[in-house]
Amino acid sequence: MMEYNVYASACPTRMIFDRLSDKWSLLILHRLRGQPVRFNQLLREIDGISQKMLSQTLKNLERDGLIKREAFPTVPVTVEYSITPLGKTLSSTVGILIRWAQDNGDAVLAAQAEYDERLAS
Amino acid sequence: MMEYNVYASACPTRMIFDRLSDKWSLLILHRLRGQPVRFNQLLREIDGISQKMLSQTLKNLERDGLIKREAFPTVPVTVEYSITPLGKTLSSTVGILIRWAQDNGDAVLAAQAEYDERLAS
DNA sequence: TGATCTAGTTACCTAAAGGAAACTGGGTCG
DNA sequence: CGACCCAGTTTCCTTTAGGTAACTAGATCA
Repeated sequence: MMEYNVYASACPTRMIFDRLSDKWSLLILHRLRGQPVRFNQLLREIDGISQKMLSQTLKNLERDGLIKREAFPTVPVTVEYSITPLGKTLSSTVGILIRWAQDNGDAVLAAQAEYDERLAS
Repeated sequence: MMEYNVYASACPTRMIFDRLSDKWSLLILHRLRGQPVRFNQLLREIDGISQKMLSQTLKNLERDGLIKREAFPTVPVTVEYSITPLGKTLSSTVGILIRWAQDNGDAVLAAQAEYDERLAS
C-alpha cells in the first residue's frame, strides 16, 4: 500500500483532509453514528445550522460515501440519513479527537491564558 | 456518565472543531511530531502555505500550548518549532485521522466517481 | 381552496479566511 | 557600502464559506 505525502497539495489525502475541515461535516457525521436521522430532525438538533448548509453538507457526505440517503414514500415524505460502514470508521476516529478535547480542553485554555498574560506584561 | 452536547458552542469539543476548520494547524502539528523544525523548512515542506499563514498558525499553536518556539542566536538567526507534550497527545490522535485518510482515500474517490456518474446518466 | 407537513433549492449578501508580494530588521560577508 | 541570509510582518486584494429568507414541490387535511 502506498503512503501519500500529506504535505503535497495535490495529494488525495490532503483533499479529504480539507473536506473534513468544513464547519458542519464532522458534526453531522458524529450525529449520525447511531440510528438514521431525518432531515428536519438534524436541522432541529444541530444548533445553528441553516437548511442550506445542512442540505449542502449532507450532499457532500453522501458523495464521499460516508453517509447514505434514503427516501420513503410516506406521507409526508420521509428522508432518512444513515452512516455507511466507511463513514463509521471515520466517525470513530473523530470520536478519539472529541475525547482528546474533553480531556485536554482545560490545559489548552490555561496555556492560552498564560500566553496572553506573558504578552500583556 | 454525563452526556456532552457537541452541538452547543460552549462545548470543549468546539475547540477541536475550530482547529480542524483551520486550514493549516493540524498539518503543521503533524509535521512537528518528530524533531524540531525551522520556519523556512516548514515553509518549503508544507506545499502551498504562505509565509503569512505559517507565521499566524504557528503563533496560534504556540498560544494553545501545543508547540514551542525557540530562537537561537546563530548566524543567521535560527528559530526552531517543536511539539510540546500536550501537542504530542493531540498529534497522535491526528495521526489516526491522517492514517484513516491514507487508508480510505481511494474508497472516497471511488464513491465520488460513482456518485457523479449516477448524476450524469 | 387554502393551510400545513415534509424536504429541500435559490438568490442575495457579508464577514472573514487566505493568497501575493513587498517590506522590516538584525547580522555577516565581500 | 551594498548584497544576501533568516524569520517574520504588513498591505492589499480576492475568493468563498456560510447566513437569511424567500420560494418550490408533492401530498393531505380541514
